Formats: sequence, C-alpha cells, structure tokens
Amino acid sequence: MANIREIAKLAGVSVSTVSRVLNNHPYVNEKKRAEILKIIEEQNYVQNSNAVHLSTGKTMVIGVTLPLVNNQYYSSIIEGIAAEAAQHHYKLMVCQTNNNPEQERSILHLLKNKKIDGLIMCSRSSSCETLNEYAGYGPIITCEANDTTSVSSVHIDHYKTFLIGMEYLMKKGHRRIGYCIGRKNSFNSQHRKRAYYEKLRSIDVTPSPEWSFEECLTIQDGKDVVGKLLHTEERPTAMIVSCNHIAAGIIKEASRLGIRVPEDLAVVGCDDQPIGELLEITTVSSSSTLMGKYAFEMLHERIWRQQLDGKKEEKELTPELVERLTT
Amino acid sequence: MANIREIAKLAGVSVSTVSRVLNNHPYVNEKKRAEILKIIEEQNYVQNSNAVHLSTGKTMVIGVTLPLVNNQYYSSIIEGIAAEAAQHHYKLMVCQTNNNPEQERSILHLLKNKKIDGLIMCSRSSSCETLNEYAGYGPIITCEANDTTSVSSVHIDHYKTFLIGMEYLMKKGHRRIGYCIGRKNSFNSQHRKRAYYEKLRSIDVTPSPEWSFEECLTIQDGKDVVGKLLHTEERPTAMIVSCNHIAAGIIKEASRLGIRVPEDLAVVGCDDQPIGELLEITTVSSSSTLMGKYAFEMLHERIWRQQLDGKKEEKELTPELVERLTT
DNA sequence: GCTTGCTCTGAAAAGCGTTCCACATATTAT
DNA sequence: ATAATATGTGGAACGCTTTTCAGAGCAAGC
Repeated sequence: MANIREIAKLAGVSVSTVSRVLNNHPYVNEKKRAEILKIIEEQNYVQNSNAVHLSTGKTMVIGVTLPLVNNQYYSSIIEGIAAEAAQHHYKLMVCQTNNNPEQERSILHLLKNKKIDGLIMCSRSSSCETLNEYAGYGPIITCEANDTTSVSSVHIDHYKTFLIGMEYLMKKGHRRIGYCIGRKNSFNSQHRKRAYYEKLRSIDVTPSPEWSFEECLTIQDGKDVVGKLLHTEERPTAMIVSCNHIAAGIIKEASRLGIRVPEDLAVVGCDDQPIGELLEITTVSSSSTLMGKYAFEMLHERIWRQQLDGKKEEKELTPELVERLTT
Repeated sequence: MANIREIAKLAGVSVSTVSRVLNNHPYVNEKKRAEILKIIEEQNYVQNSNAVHLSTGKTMVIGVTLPLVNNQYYSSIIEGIAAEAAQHHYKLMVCQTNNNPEQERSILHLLKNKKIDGLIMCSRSSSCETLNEYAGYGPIITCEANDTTSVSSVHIDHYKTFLIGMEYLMKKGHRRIGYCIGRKNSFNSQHRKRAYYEKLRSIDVTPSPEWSFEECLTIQDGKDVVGKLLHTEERPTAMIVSCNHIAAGIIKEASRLGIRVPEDLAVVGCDDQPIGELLEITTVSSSSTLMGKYAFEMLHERIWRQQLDGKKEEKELTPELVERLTT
C-alpha cells in the first residue's frame, strides 16, 4: 500500500505538505489540499500508525491492569475508563495480571518500551519500589490506595466503608460480627481489617479468629464460608463482606442450608456490583465506574503535563450505605 | 534514553550485532554477546517497541470489540481470549462499540493502519460489505455467525440453543411460550426467532405478539418484561430468554410481584453467565470462555498463515441443557 | 590444493511520518 | 515606502530497529 512519499510524488508536492494535510495544519493552499485529499482517497492511503507512534513518541493507548478480566467490579471500573478514554481518542490495552507480580512487571514494561502512554492499575501486587521505578517511564494511576511516593491514586476509602458497615451492623444490635475479604495482605484489606478491629474493640468484643475469612475471591468461596460458619463455636450474627458476589454466595448457601438472612445472619456487601441490587443485598459502596472515570482524567492530565516530577495526588471516593433486605 | 546505536557504539560493534543479541540470533560470538548484554543492562536499555513494530510490520496486539465492557457474557469470552493470547505473547486492545457501526468502523480501521495484527469481534453491527472490505487488511474472527464470504467465525449455535430450550419447555407441557432477546435483527436473534416460531408451529400454537420482547439488554429490561406480562391477555406460562442476567431480572421481579417461578412462569436462560448458577436458573448454553479460546486460536493461525485468501472457516459450539430450578 | 559450507560481522536500505528550519510570497501595519 | 507579520512550501533530520547482502575467516571434505 502507498506511503506518504508516494502520495507526495503523485500530487507533485513535498512530503511535508502531505503531512500537513493529514494533520489538518492550516498553512496549506486549499486547492492543493483538495487535490492531495483526492489522491489519498484514490490510493486508499492511510497513515501507518506505527510510524506515527515512532515519530511522535505517543501511541494514544493506555494500559489497564486488573487481576482478572471476568469480574464485575473491575468491569465497572473499565467501563468508566473506557467511556472517558473514548472521548479523548485513547484506546485501552487491557491486561490480566492474575495478581502475579511477574506478569504485572511485564505490563509495567510496556511503559518503558513505549507501547502505552500511561497505565491505570485497578489492582496491583507489585512492590512499591517497582512501581516507583516504572513511574519514571510514564504516568501510573492506581485504583486503590498505594504507599508509594510517586504514584497517584483514585480510591475508595475502604477503611471508611468498613467503618460505616460495622457501625450500621452494631446499631442494629450485632456484636458477633465476622468479615470476609480477598487478598489477605493487600493495602485494601489492611484498611478494612483496621476498621473491623477498631469497631469491635469499641464495644469490647474480642473477635474470634473463626469469624474471619480471607482469600475469598469467588462466589464459591462465599458459599464455602457458610459451610465453615456452621462449625464455629460462637457463630457470628452478621458478616461484613468486601464484595457483593461473595456476599451473594453466602446468602444463597445460607438459604440452601436453612439459615435465614437477615434473621440468623445479616450480610453487608461492600461494592457496587449489580448483583447486590438484584439480590437486594445491603451494601456500602461508591461507584466504581466513577472511579474509572476519575482515574482516566487524572492519567490524561498527567500524560499531557508531561512533567514526571508531578506530585503525588490522591482522590478519595466516599462510600454510601444502601439499605436493602439482608440486614 | 539510550538507543541501539549508542549501545553499538559503546560496545564497539555494529548496530546489526546488537540487534542480533536482542533477538537471540545464534551467529554472535559469545564473548561479544556477553559484553553487549552487560552494556544493555548498564544503560538500562530497552527496545522502542514502536520502532520494532514499524520495522517488522507486526504489533503483537489484537483487537477485541464488544458492545459493552461491563457484561459478563462478553467478559467470559474475553477471559478465554486473554488466557490464550497471553500464552502466545499477544496483548489485547479491548474496544467498546456500543453497537454503533461508526465506532466499529474506527476499530476496523486499526487493522488498516497496522495498530493491531488481527481482530476478534464478539459482536458486530457493521454490514457484511464493511467486514469483507476490512478483512483485506488483516484477519478478523467474529464470535457470532456471520454471512460474509471472508470472515471466519466461532459461534454458539443459537438456533439449536433455542430449539433445545423450546423442546424442553414443550416436553414440560408448556404451550404459551414467550421469548426475550437483545438486538431485534442481529444474526443471532434471527436464528433464535426461527427456532422459536418453528417449534411453536410444530404444536400448532400461533404466538401472540404480546409474548415477544426485543431489545432486552439489561437486568432492568428483564424486570420490565414482567410488568408488561401482567397486562397480557393470555399470559405465557414460560419464557425463553437469550441471556441469564435478563432471566434474572424476570425472576426477581416475578417473585416481587408474587408470580411463582416456575409454577406460574417457567424461565430458561440461554448463556453461561454465573448468575444463572447462583440463581439456579435452568439454562441452555455452551462455554463462552471456550469460545474465546477458540477464537484466538483461529485468529492466531490466520495471522501466521498470512495468506488472506484463506477460506472462510466456521466453528460451532454445541449447547447443552442444564436443568435447574426455574422450570 | 581447492571447493563448499559454516560462523561471524558490518554497511546500508527499508519501514514511514513528523517537525524544524529556511525561504518565498503576500498582506497588513506604521 | 518600509517594516513586520502571515501564509505557504520544500528539504532534511529525526525517531529506531530489522533485515538483506556482501564479505572475511576458518574448518571439513574430496
């Protein structure tokens, strides 16, 4: 297929002029412009975007990492990112990390070798140092709080989320409260646990280790929780759960085993997955789609500000309680 | 940051030799190779992938189109694609089309301007001609049946799916059966409707227009269906529904309005979204994750076979009935 | 002793578009 | 009338790597 040089030759102009036409530069004679456009059309010419990328040093692609693609929480974030990105003519490279630091590094690498202009990490498992290192190659935004010095974030205040959930359950009279979270030591989990322990301490309850469930990632994990609850000495009367789909697993399994929700077991979910609405799960959450939107905005600004010295910025989303039928 | 020329200069070799090291070409003296690798390390050098892309004419990126990002059916397909793509070192560019042909065209364009090496369309709204046109620029696979001459597909046999569902409902004694589908005139919908009408005709039932619901895309749309069913003259005793999340909407709303499922209204869903399992929805489906895997395999083969004259290929997935509690 | 075939290396072309700089002409301001 | 600005255009450098081709050196085979 033709390239810009050929078009220039056919039109009897220089390559620069064709380039100007292609980029809508104003200083081109209207007659020539028309002529060139005609030839471009005839030749069915389009720019080779790799040449453009090489030349401009930008790809108009941003990367998005997430542990797994098939999860509604992350899908909602991407939805927010995608809508905003589309408006600014950015494409998305979606990369599944499986929470594996190796794989994550290979994605961070895309920043270094210029395949992407910026990166949004919906979740991360890399170390602080790794993140700081790669932040030198292009802007990175995380969609969870992070403890680096250079990487900005947009995040839900998970501490506050759990706080609101706990306070609500306690107000309802619950004292034996359990929790369910995903990755044991992630930043988010630490915050959630802090709220959990603080609140229980405030009413002088010492939580039993039997009330805590970690590494809950799938619906099945939620169901398994109920099985385990059956064998606890002092069964909790309420559970606060990091994700609605896990809450859903708990609720369905409870109902199957004849444990009444909310009478025997109250459940609070902590995100905005649609299954929460469908199953009428009481939820403390903020919009993850909105989070995605903010993340892109922040990233976009940084891509154009260019100055990588830009200070760390943090945007927090405040969660809200949505009372439904599981409490 | 350093480029290959600098590395060559520092190592006192030619650019070609450095390139050979970078690409693991065997004909490089081991001593030199080690030396060059050391300098690469010291200089923190990495290839500029845009230059590599330009030079090789490949990007190792494939595009994936889907109408909306936040939908579990599509997420499952992507999951399958992603896993397979990762194994072959391909990255994914995920593009939301909103079922808008304009937007879809802009993605097909990526094939023409070499931003992607191939394209998987989970769903498409472009015309046959458009597809055929762009198929000339790189391999395209659709994840639904298509009527083009050059675009291969991996697809679920939706005709058979509806057939199985209808037969099953009829065996259970239902005669007044309604349906719920997404886009009215999509290829998939046409097949579904054909099965629906054929089966009803086979038992001499003339379906009422009141039993058919089109443009059902969201959970809310499912709920709305129930509201409308209330006002039908002859209410159907069963519904066959293209997607489980819509079936879920129907079921929840029915239960809210005191319509018993399955006694008053039986519901069959027709995909493998996890909500089907969670809500114990009887389902006819095949694995969409598997479909994604096949789609990538097919695409990958075509990318390497290069010959765009390759004949059209079609792979069909056979659906299976999973009996659960909504029938 | 001469041919053949490896191994190893470098120069140069090819892949393609953007952009800076210099220069020319035309127009407006002083 | 002169200076200053705006408009229009081309040449060449720049971004960076891969790959082909030609050639050198050396060992094995006849």
